Amino acid sequence: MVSSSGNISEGWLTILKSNGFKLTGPRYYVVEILSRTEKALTAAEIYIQAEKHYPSLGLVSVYRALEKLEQLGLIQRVHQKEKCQAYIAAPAGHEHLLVCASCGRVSFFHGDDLSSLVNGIEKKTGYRVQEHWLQLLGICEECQNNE
Amino acid sequence: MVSSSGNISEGWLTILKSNGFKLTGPRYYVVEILSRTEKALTAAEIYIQAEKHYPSLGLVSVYRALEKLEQLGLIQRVHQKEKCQAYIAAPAGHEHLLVCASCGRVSFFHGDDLSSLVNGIEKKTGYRVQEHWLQLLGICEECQNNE
DNA sequence: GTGATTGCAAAGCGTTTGCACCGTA
DNA sequence: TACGGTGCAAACGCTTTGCAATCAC
Repeated sequence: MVSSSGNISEGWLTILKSNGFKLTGPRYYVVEILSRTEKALTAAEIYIQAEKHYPSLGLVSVYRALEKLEQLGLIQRVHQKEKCQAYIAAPAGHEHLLVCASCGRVSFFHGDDLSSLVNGIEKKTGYRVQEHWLQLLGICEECQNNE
Repeated sequence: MVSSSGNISEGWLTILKSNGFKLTGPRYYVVEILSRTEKALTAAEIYIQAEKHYPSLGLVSVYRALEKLEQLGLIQRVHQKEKCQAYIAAPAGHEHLLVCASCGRVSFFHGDDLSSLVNGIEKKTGYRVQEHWLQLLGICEECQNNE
């Protein structure tokens, strides 16, 4: 089972292996699809795509693969107003999300200098801030051209 | 039905009325609880509290009240890693959230100067940014003292 | 060969809907 | 009085679990 195709997915499959997970068909196709998509996908959406290449696939296996990939930090959820159950490949370092409200595409960027803001908030509120979470919502260049 | 007690909730009840909604027991208690809590609450959590004061309450009415309050912009969801279905009273203007990872308390702050960051991202990515969403996660002063 | 992984079916959970009754305005 | 709102029960959709069969190693 499995012939990897270069790209991110090869690295993911290696990571799965080195963490003691077996390399199976369902996992391969979930990895393959998520490593290529720009749009956050739900379990059901991944299932529909993967099932074309692997007809015996069960939706349950998609859920279980997602669980493992999330544990390994290879994918992450994208929170949106309505739904928060869609996944996208996680970037290498700490990055922020930029979501296109029109086509759903997800990009990443560095939110370089939030530290001064965070320090100010800590002083004002007395909180010890551990984590920050910044997300921009807008329209991507391509969708602007199609308006 | 209903005797309002000052506080935010009075204003909320007025807004409900002026938008053509009837002032009923279930709505009153949902408003009352949400206008006082510092911790984001789910429908079920609100139900448990409200039901003590209004035993005939149905969970369904809590869902329906939340729907209306959200439409009116009086409450908003709080997104967290695990769950995104908890509600808190919405602040007046545009504010950002500060969530205590220990006690779940939610505070707000002004994220004044994100505009330069946002402008930079727009130039770099070609996106037209419509909305930003900043959330800090940390430990509040009180919880730090209890460590 | 062996234990992890799979797919199915069923259970589980949170949320929504249909409907007759009730209560606010 | 009229009609929006309620509570119950049932439907619903998404996710998880139990289990025997299967497959990667």
